[in-house]
Amino acid sequence: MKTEEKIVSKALEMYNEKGIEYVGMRELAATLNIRVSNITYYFPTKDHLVNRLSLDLNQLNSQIVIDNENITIESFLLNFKKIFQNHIKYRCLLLSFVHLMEQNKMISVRYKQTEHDRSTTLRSNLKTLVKAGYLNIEDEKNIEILVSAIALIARFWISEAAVSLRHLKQDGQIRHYITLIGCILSPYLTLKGRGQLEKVLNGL
Amino acid sequence: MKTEEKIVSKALEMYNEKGIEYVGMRELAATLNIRVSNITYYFPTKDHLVNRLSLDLNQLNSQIVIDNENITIESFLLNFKKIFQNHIKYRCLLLSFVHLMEQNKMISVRYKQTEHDRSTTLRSNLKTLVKAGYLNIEDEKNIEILVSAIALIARFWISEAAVSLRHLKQDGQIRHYITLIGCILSPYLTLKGRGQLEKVLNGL
DNA sequence: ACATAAATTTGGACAATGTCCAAATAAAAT
DNA sequence: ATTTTATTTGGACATTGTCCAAATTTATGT
Repeated sequence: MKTEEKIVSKALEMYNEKGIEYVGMRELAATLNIRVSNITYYFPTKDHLVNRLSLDLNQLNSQIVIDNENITIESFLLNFKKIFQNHIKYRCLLLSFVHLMEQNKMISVRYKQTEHDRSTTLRSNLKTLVKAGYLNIEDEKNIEILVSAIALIARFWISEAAVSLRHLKQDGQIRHYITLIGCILSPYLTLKGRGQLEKVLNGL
Repeated sequence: MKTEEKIVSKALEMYNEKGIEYVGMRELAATLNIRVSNITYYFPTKDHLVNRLSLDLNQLNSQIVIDNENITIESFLLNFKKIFQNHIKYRCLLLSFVHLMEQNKMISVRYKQTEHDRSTTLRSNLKTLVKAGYLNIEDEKNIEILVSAIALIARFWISEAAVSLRHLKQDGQIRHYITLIGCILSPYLTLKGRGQLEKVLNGL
């Protein structure tokens, strides 16, 4: 493995383990048995290194495609499961989310676009679910509320889990928050939708 | 004002402005025109100082009492409004929440108790609202889901607002998340409850 | 009023952090 | 083989939180 890739993968490993802010450049370098300025050669600042991890996560998430036309409650929720699994792989980023937004210009600038895309997709998914007879939402406003609530869960579930659900394993944590999203949708589900929800929750 | 109080109030002001991690002891001392080791005399470590702010917030929140017996949808939501206003006063703490839980032993130990109390209160509030005919929730499981969802919103609303709702003023942000809580309750509201919700949301 | 004790304030040191740069080494190209 | 490019290195810098002995101020007892 080339030096750059060794740095990236070990950084992710150690950041996930101890938190980005608690792993110094010297500690990372020592673990890799290289010198700090060797890291600097590939990543001029720590922000550049963290930004690289963020790009990797984005790339991973972009591989998760959802067919909006043929969406179902099942595929909608299983999609979130995949995203949550990626979140776990890069949990160091999500646990320092607010920090990074304040401090890392590269990440915060890019995130604005990502965030907009996400809520657009989410909104259109929900509307398709309504059209396809899985959801029954008359008021457009309720769609916006659902978008807002689900976006908040998707962004902070892992932070909450790290603080409050540490007794659960990662699978259990994901199950909990997928269930939460399902139950928030629950009041609006049609019979067809409700059946799928049961199925998904049992299959988690 | 005594030195200790000057330190606490200026620290809160600067931490809220720039973020706890971005205000150094030297900068704080310089602003107060005292020396760093003078701060150290009252607060041996920065963690001690931050913990003091956390205690102050706890104290402020504990002044918000809710009469569980005579609770209504209105008092329930207005209660959250008060808590959210306190959150804004001490927003530096909530914006560094995950960080503090990992790093500051004093805060994290105390928080476990607070968290438990909060969800207990929340659960009993919802049950009372059911008994009083504001909510219609047959399945006990749905109460747990609501507790979980509302707790997550209450803990991270200000982080989300800092990233995504910066175009809104503080009042608007609070209104947004109170509305969100209201709308999550909405599917379970009785007619009586629904009327109160409208009233509260209009009056925000 | 004076001497003693306690509380407060100070300056300077420490190790650890991220960043930076000139020089040394290794690899590739001509 | 020589030049050019890519990679790696050691040492410096300013900044951070923390610490401590000494100096100063304030309070207390006689």
